[in-house]
Amino acid sequence: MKARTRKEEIIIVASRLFKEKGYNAVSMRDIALAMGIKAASLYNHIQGKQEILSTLILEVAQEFTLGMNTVMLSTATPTEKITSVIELHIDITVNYSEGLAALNNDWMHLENDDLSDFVKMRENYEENFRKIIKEGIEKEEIKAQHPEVILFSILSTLRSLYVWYQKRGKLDVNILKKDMVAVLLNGIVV
Amino acid sequence: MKARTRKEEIIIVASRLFKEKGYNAVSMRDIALAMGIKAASLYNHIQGKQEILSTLILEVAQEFTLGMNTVMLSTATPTEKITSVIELHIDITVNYSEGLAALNNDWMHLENDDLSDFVKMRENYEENFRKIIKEGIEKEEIKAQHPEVILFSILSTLRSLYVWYQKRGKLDVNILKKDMVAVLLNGIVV
DNA sequence: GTCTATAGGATGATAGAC
DNA sequence: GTCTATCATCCTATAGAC
Repeated sequence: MKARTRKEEIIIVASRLFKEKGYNAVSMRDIALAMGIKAASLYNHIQGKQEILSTLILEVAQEFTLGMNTVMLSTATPTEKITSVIELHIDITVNYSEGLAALNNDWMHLENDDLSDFVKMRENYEENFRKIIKEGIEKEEIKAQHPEVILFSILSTLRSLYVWYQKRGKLDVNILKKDMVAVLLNGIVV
Repeated sequence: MKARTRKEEIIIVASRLFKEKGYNAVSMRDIALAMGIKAASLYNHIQGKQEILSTLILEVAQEFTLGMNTVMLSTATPTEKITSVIELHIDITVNYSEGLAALNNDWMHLENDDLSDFVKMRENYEENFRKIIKEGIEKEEIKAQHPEVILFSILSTLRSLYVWYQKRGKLDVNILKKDMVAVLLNGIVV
């Protein structure tokens, strides 16, 4: 994500700070300092601190919604769909690492419509994932474990990926996809 | 965790608020309001806001360290050790749900020795878990996947458990343990 | 153990000059 | 597009009365 406008530049700088300390611990002065300008100057490009947060989070949320919709419209088997969702998460992690941090940790600081829009999108996403898993169990591709345990276990691994991806000197994306799919689908025991 | 002193009561009330909004978004006035007293009165029982956070986080961190040490000293097989660690996480999740939220999301707001103590404990914990997985691969109990992918995948599922455990009308702990071990060790594909 | 009052500083945001 | 100056509000924490 390259900054093409001053507004985008602010959002990128802010997202890096949010990732380190969280939305509430980062002040407009902090963001301005990181850009080499004064806090008041930020308001020539953005309406306020809230706008930074909502732009950041809703952009990534849209990506998830779009990706999941594509998966749901495909004619793939449930196992293939789960594989696609895992790969979708990895792609978004690689491309929107900072936005993902805000989405995961600071979504509750969204306000009004932004908050309710986000919550709806997230619920929808989870519901689609749940459908895939249940369909997999019905077709006997997926073990008849509690579907919520399966959903939660995969989703929480994928949601945490952004923390870990940068820390471990950036594994090759394709190897990561292969290994992650293997571990999540087939387990770790020989 | 029952409150036996006024100090403990403050920490419990604060931890619930921290879980909802995060450390920085909760003010001393918020905590006082939730207890039906004024903010200034809190300082008769605690030294400051930081003390609430560090007490909360370090208590849970100690539990993890203690539990992991017990596992490491046992003569169990690697697979049995991984099972024990999963059960340890579930037990701590059930007993310290609010403290876990702070540990996961607000540890970076610890200061000085508390921060470095915590980071050391967490690194130690991860290193022990890594040893178990590598031993499992050597003994050919665990698949020869990238050990970091296995470590991350299990650990991030376990770390997110606290979010999910309360939301889903409190599954029976023993069933949860059984299902979680099954999913994490053996995967989901038939 | 709780209160009122207040210190001392940080915060998000605006007005208006350049 | 950035600046200085400033406002109104919130924050953690303390002092001292009851």
